[in-house]
Amino acid sequence: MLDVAKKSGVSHQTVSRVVNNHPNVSEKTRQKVLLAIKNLGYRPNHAARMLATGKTSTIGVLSHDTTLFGPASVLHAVQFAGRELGYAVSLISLKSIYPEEVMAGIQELADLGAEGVIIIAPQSAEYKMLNRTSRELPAVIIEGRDTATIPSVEVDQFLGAKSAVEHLIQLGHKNIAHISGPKNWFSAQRRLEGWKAALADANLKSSTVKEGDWSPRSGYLATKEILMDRTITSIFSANDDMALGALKAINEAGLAIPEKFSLVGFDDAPASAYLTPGLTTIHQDFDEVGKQALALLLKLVRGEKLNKRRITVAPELIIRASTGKPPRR
Amino acid sequence: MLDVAKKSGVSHQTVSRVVNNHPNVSEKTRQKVLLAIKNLGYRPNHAARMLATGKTSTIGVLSHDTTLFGPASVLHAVQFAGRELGYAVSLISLKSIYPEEVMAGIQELADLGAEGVIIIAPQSAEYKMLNRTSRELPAVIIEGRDTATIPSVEVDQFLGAKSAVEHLIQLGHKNIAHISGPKNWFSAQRRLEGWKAALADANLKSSTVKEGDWSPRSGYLATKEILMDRTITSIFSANDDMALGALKAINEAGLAIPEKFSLVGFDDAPASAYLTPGLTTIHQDFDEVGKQALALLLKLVRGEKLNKRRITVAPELIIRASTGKPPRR
DNA sequence: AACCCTCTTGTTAACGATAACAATTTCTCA
DNA sequence: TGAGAAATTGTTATCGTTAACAAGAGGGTT
Repeated sequence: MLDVAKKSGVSHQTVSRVVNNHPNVSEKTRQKVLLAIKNLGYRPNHAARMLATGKTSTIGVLSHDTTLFGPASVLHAVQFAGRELGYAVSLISLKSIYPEEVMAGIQELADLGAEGVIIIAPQSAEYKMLNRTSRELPAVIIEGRDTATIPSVEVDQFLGAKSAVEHLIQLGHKNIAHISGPKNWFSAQRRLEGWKAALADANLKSSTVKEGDWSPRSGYLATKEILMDRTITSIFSANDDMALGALKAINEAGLAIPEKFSLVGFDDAPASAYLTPGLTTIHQDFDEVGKQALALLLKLVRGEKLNKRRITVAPELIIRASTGKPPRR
Repeated sequence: MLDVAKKSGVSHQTVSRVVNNHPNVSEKTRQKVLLAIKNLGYRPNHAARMLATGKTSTIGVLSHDTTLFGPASVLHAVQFAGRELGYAVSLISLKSIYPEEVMAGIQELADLGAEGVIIIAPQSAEYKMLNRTSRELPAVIIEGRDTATIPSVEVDQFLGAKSAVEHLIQLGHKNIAHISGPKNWFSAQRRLEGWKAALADANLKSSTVKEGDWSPRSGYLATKEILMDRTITSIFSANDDMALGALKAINEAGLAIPEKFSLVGFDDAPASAYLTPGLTTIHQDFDEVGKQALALLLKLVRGEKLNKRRITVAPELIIRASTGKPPRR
């Protein structure tokens, strides 16, 4: 910067003003400085700027396995939205799920200077700890639950699950099993509740639940067990990956879909439309979730008042070929 | 830091020494300082440290769509390996594929102070530009091609593709079509070449190629076209997602797999084992790729000599139920 | 006891930017 | 034409840390 100042014959402060688009700089000197900047290939030092202003223009994203479709999609959206607004994104993607690790991750992001943190899909065990964090650092939870101090953005999991199950009920299914996500995931809990609620509303029993781990493998295994009860005519799976595994188990059992058995997923992953048969599922607009979360976080960072502590994005039932009327007995 | 110094009755420099584990500090003062740090909840300011040392301990990851299985997996591995070694990871995930955007992304990461950049799956058009970059900033390319100035880490795409096709040839297939990735992706090119090479080695013609965009949808559409030629008995798809789409098209055409038609994918995504039938595919060890890439980049950052400019990780053919002998005519 | 060496601590000056205020120039209008 | 206001520029201090060097304290040797 001093080089630029010397070359263009002004003070370093004037260079700073040009770089930051301050209003009161004459056009003539601005051009002079701009030219020198270009010739010298000057680029402002981020660290120095951070130190002087106290702003880092960085936000942290803390997520469980970003290999999963949901987190990956949200991450992508958050990152993109952030970049458009001039924020860099620092990522910490956790392998394990211990609350201590989550807290350590947040601390790390804080030390890095993140102005705020977006926490993707945290698990219920962590909530107590999270509340402590938010005092130090603005935070937004995605696909989790808002807490006393941290607002959240999520697709309405409960509603999505409920409408998925209602769709099956309308088709005439009476005995609908559920493959849930890991119970310590908040979104898994909400989907489970949605399933229960839909059944209760229709005076049906919610008897069969198997817990999976979101993986196709777990869906496959769960379905094997579920199919031992031949009175069950359909499954609502808490995500598409597990539904995919379920599909295989159903095929292996020789049950035609949708004639003999119906299946609904959750996520609307790109692959789901191209399964055989196309999977009826709940579409989640992760892009919207990411955008909203970032907007919310920035408000928090700027100290603005929040009118909503919890933003929900509407899920959408996508009916494809994996659901039909239950077989006559 | 000054507070800590005051509280523990030493100079700020001594505090700095304690924080950085410098050798010549007496045990007594170390404990005093440590205590003060704990009581005051002191945490070093990253920005100031960066400014003073010139090191940011940050590496950048630039990737195309991190929603895809490959990039997402690599990102996860890189991020994890980096964090273990004390490096923060800044992510830029691109929506579009223009070289200008890639260069802008790298420039952004450089301005942020990244000590090095890992570029995931760049496309061929960008290579000229990339070479320019590496002069300013250490870089490693993943799933691309090493260049004059940038080393690379990749699963051996060519070998993987070749062994996939050889597997089909061994089963007796004579007419093997290929669904390629976008031609401007380097990995798509290499897989295409592998397919060609295997066929050439067996004196078979490499006639039918359809270009997809990695999505299930494109695999589905490509397969519809391919199936119009009834002499084709198998497809090698450049990734699992497109194979999944292909599967649907094959099913719709009423061709039983593997009795009437064989299909091979590439990636070994978690879902692929649970398709019906299980997909024969090429496994890529993305974890290993990420680790190796990070190790390579750190060598570069430290100015160490590289013994290899190009690291390849061995692919592995996973035979499942989607491949079998071609039907007798 | 004087000297030198080593170990520990302190002092001062960077790092590269912005903030706050001071100084200068230019403009406006009576 | 001159005074005051506005616009433009410059000067100095500051952000929180590490680097480089200086100074002091303690111990052993002769």
